[in-house]
Amino acid sequence: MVRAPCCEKMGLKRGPWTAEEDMTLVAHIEQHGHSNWRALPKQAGLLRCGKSCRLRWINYLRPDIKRGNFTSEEEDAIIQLHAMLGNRWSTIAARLPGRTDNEIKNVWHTHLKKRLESSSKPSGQAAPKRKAKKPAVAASALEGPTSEPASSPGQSLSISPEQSLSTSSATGYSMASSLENTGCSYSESEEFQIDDSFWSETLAMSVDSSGSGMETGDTFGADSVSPSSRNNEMDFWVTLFMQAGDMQSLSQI
DNA sequence: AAGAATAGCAACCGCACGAGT
DNA sequence: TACTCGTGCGGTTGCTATTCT
Repeated sequence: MVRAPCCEKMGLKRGPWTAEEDMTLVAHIEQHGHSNWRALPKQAGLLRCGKSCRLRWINYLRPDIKRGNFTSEEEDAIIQLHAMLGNRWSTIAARLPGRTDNEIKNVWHTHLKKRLESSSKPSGQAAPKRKAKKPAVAASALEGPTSEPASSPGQSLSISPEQSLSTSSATGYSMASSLENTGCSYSESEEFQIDDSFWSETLAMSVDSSGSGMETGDTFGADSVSPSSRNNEMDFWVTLFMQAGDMQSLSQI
């Protein structure tokens, strides 16, 4: 299937968004919604492609975006979820209300991956060389209703304390051992592997707990879960892994 | 103080999927 | 059934800020 590039029309602007463009986009979406991203820039009078508008909205302009540094709780959650899901950033983001897949992806590549790498080494704790950077330039255009403090009340991780595996920030990481408990073997860069006993146990469990044990989309982030079956399916597996982890942990007590 | 090196992050690109026709 | 369209996702790039020398 050969498709034309999304920005096939000449004259469409690229690069960083200006405050004016941000305001135009936000105003248009607040008034008309975003039922059709491709038509939206034209309707809003923006010289951007729909894809760019969508990205800007999802990653930056959405009112429920939580900005600011990631808390250690969030970072631990990302580490755990990444250990289970791999690079399924959107699924991970669905578990972290107010955080976007792009943001999580960036945090993973810039902070967490290095943290894991350094913690896996016997010595040489890599202390952060740089202090936190100030917010991005374009963020200044959005000061006010859209910018939230880093930890706004009412927003919390979707991972319950029970689901959350050890979140010791001293080591910062205990997922590998936890996954071993679930029957998964995890190495830093490879997909973890699952043995048959794990599947038989977890699948049996999921049947037992169907209808009650499984979370549904409305417990996740506000708009992060689309009705698509793909997402629901992924959420199903996330829940499954977490429940399996809990079960295994409990059984060892 | 200036230039180089590095880190952080916003944005782009291409592919895949589902829905509609 | 085959095709198109719109959307979402993950990988990657490139600019800017910050730190180091």
